[in-house]
Amino acid sequence: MKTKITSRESLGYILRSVRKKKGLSQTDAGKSVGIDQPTLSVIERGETNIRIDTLFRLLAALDMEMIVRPREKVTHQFEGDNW
Amino acid sequence: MKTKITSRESLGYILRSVRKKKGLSQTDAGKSVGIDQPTLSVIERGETNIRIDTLFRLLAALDMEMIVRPREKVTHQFEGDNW
DNA sequence: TTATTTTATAGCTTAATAACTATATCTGCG
DNA sequence: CGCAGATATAGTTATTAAGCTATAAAATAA
Repeated sequence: MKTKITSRESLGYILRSVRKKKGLSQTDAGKSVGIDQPTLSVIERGETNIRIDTLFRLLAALDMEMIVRPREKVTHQFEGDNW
Repeated sequence: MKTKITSRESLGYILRSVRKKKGLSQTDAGKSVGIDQPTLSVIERGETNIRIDTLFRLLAALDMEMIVRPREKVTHQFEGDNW
C-alpha cells in the first residue's frame, strides 16, 4: 500500500488512519518523538503547515517512510504497483 | 526511480539532482512557485527545516510526488490492504 | 584570461510552527 | 446516568521559515 500525498489534509488523513490502525492515541503516538497531543491533533486535521523534521519524527513513530519520485503519468496513476 | 527520504539532507540532495536533470537553475525552478534562489539554496543543502507546503510546491515544480507508506523490509508479500 | 551565469552567504522583516498549559468536547463503557 | 479516555480548542511564547535585497564566491562559457 502506498499513498500519494499532495496536501496537508491528505497527509493528516493517512497519519491518523495509520495511528489508529496501530491502536495508538495521539498522546502515545507523539510522546516518543516529542510531539504533544494538541500538536498532533492539528497536524492530523491538516490545520498546520508542519516542518519536515516534525514529519520525519512522526513517520518514524508510526513505522512509516517517505518516498519522493517523478510523477507518474496520469493515465497510469491507478494501475498496479510495479515496485 | 524512487528515493527513500529520511532527512533534510537526503531530501535536498534528490531535489537538487532532479532540478539539474531538468536543466533548471535555482532561480528558474523556484520562480514558478514563489521560492527565491537563496531559499532554494539552503533547502537543497538541507540547512533549513522546510515546511510541508513549501515542499509540495517545490515537488510540483519538479514534476515529482511524495509517497508515504509503511516501512518495508520484513518479508516480501503482495501489498494488500493491511492498514 | 575575461565575461556571464549560477550558487552561496548574510542581514533584515514578517508571520507561523510547535511547545506548553489549561480546558472543553467528544465517545464509549459500566 | 456518571466516569474515563481521547480529541479538540484556545492562549502564551520562543524559535525559525522564508520572503526580500545585496553581494560574494563558484562554476561555466566565450
